Amino acid sequence: MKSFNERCYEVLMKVPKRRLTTYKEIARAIGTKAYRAVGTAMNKNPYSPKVPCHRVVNSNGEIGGFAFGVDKKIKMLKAEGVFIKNGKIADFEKVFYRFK
DNA sequence: CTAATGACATTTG
DNA sequence: ACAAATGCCATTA
Repeated sequence: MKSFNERCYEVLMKVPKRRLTTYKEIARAIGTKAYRAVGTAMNKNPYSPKVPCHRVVNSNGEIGGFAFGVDKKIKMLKAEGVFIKNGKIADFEKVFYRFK
């Protein structure tokens, strides 16, 4: 049986570039309501490039947090073509990736 | 085992 | 609309 964290990484890996997801959505994809714990898992994410932890934001469209600094996170997202407005995602609904 | 902690979310004032 | 309080669940000490 895989650990909670690995499950998070597994689903998060499915998120394509230029797309974003939320902590809650990831939890939902796994089949739990522990979105809080998802954040904890991301913080310790051992698979840095493989798992795009920077593509995870808050449900309200705000950036959220990042282990290496929020500014860094924003930078990376912008580099992928995601526009950010006032520390929030522009057209969040459009780029939001919902798991199936 | 108990307590403390956090990259969250929702409700309330 | 904004800030504070509450609830939440896995992880870690």
